[in-house]
Amino acid sequence: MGIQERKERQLAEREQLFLDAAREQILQDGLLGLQMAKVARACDYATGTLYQHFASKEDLLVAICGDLVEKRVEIFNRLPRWKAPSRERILGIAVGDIIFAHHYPEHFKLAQFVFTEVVWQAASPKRRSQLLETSRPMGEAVRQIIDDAVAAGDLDTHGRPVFEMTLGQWTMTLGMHNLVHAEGVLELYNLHDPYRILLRQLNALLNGLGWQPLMDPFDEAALEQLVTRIQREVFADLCDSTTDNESSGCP
Amino acid sequence: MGIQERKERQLAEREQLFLDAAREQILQDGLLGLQMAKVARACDYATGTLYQHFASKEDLLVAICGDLVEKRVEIFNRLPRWKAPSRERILGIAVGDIIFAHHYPEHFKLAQFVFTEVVWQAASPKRRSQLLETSRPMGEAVRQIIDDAVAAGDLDTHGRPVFEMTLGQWTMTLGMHNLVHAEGVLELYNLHDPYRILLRQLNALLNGLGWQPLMDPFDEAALEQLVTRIQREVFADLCDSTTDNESSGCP
DNA sequence: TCGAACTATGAACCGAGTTCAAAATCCCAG
DNA sequence: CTGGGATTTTGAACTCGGTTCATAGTTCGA
Repeated sequence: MGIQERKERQLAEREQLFLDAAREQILQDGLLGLQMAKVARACDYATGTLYQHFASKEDLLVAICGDLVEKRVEIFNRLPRWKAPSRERILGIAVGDIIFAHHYPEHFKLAQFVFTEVVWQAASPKRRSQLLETSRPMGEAVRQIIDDAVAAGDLDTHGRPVFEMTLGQWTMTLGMHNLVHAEGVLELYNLHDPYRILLRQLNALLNGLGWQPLMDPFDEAALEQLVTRIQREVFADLCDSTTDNESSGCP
Repeated sequence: MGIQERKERQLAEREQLFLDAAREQILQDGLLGLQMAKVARACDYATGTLYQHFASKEDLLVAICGDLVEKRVEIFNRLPRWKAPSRERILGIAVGDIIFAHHYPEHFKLAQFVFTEVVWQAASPKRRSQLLETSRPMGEAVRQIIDDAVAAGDLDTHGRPVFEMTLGQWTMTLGMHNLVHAEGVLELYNLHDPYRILLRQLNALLNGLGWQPLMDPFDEAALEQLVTRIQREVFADLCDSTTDNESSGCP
């Protein structure tokens, strides 16, 4: 069945072509600028062909989101392998996410939009469950880290679901991305370096939840040092060696 | 200038009429179901009249959001007056927000959508700055509480901006609302009582940030007791005395 | 080489947001 | 009271972009 295979491969390739073109367009013209006809045209296909891959514009949006989540998962998957104190590995998730946000600045903006009722409900159930499924490994990676931490005696979950031990991290990150992408809000509240503040808050949360070893949440130098270490040891390839002074990225 | 006044009042009344009708429609048919023509028709006005008040659909959405924020501000404003340990007052913000979310279940869903690039950029600058201005008092109330706490010796901000002492609370709340309104996510991660978990996490965060007096973040009973006290002392009128067993609301 | 099955095309359709010229109403000077 | 200019309301017409589907083109095995 070589023909069948080839057809499927070609179809997948074209789907990726569409996805990339759409992402490019979002990057260029914003979410507002995304138009089905333009995407198809950019790939030298007719509109109808685009609709063979994506049932609707919302479907396309969800698909792009899923495509990006895969890259995010790749980042998450580094953590369980990284041999370090569990607390640092947990914070590593956040650091990885921040690096990810820098590489794909459109992702969280898109994600916020996609999980909006308007887009979500209009997308096909297949795409939706596909997106949820794609993001599942992130949860798995985190679970692994926490299980390790408990096994090593670094953390007592007090009988609570493992997942809860990092849910705050997740929601805080989500919320901070909301703020970062809500135009005008950063200025209104004078948040010059939101991701740095996020790391501080996460560090404090971990303290409050009893993660070991403890670190003073106000010890800026220690946090700085830890973040740098994580970047070097886990995400070196993603961090340009060119001096990027913004602490939000890869300092 | 009695005539001028009357006209302005009538205009304001009609604007509220439109806002309420639109909100009603969102409640009924979801954000997807909101249609300009339907809103106008529901108020027995022509489409054009609606456009005298709101420059676009996005404008209307932002306006509705602002309308709800005013009600939210009313809740925030109770806290600085409430005489209680500062830590409890800070947690009171979260409790108030959760109660608010119960009374206006559409708010956070709407807010998430409104602060999306697609809606935000399409709305008129006037409406946008109006919405931001409306939400400013929330920040003021929080600032007041923290200033009081510092003055009372309950908290050392370590020289950091006052706002940062609760930013984590804000982002965490935002993020949790994102999850609550992202269909499928709660089920995927078995989050049965997201707001209860949120309160736990917030409590832990406050611990980590050094708010006084400390409370064990795993002491469920103590947290329960505190939440109940806040509800009774600050939000009694908003909490139905009818037994609502859902801890997310008014238990 | 042929024709059935499959695929791509893009003009036409459709629906909702938006506009604007005409109609209705309001206000006040005469 | 009344005439007419200013203001407000109306809703049919317009626009624009997502979506469809009859038609044209292509593929593949007999």
